Amino acid sequence: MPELPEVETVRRGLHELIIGRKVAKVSHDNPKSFPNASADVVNFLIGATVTNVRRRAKVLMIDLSTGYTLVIHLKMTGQLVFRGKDAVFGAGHPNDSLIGELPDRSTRVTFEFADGSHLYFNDQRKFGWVKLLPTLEVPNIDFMQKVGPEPLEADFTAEQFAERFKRRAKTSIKAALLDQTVVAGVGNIYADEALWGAKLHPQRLVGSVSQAEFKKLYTELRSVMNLAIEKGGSTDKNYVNAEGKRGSYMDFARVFRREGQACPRCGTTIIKFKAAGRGTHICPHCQRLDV
DNA sequence: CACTTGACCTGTCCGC
DNA sequence: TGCGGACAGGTCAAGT
Repeated sequence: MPELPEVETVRRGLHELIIGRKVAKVSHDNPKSFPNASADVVNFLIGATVTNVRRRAKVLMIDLSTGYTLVIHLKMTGQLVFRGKDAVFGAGHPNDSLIGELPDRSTRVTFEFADGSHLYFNDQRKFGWVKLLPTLEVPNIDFMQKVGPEPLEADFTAEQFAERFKRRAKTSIKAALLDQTVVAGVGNIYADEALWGAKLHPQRLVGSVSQAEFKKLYTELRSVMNLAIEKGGSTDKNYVNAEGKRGSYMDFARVFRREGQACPRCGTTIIKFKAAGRGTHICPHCQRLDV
């Protein structure tokens, strides 16, 4: 599920909602969701106050006053939802949360704060995880060492973007875009959207993409991700923000999940097929393999 | 090394 | 209605 814009939306929500709150209790139902949650480790959490909420690529980091950080990956179906004390949800209740009463059957980890509020880590497919690490060690973990630059950073240039792809000259442009070591945070939705914007066929080999085409792809990727953040991300099924609410980018998508509909640029019918192992959406007129 | 494929899970949808 | 298979926003560990 969540790509850079969704994780950033959750980060912003949590930044507003949980900084300053003190952890009182932690429970988890699935060892894979919180692999190092031994009693000892969980004890490092109790009494700790949240000092910051950060993001790198698709990874969230909740910093604690004790020098530890909760590192969280939502993978496909992870959700982090905050509920205030006495929050009432469910059928008939006037709120626009996509999910009802918590915890529910996909709740994997529950954090209870001293003021009676809760943070729930929900994850239907159990691919996501929470780990507690010393804050100073987070930059040393394998993922952080290998992950590419943040595409939305102000000082990240089109030239740097193009340079990052050189190592993957013989693979498809879509596979390279999805490779987190090339550029951070791109997933299936925004890969398809950016490739449509740049009029690039996803199966074009990286080595065949010109400097001008890379520059266009860079611009399109940044613009689509910025728009997605503005719209609070994409909710197809599972994704919700820190308040349990949906994002609206799908209303603005040009090709993703729009097979059978008209290309907004030329009117040709959008098609779907498999590329780089993923469901892939293109306009067959705008995005040609044989350029 | 670079590259591709299957595995990890649960739930839903589609065709028979 | 039931059942099997394909598929879903992401990584990894294997294999070539």
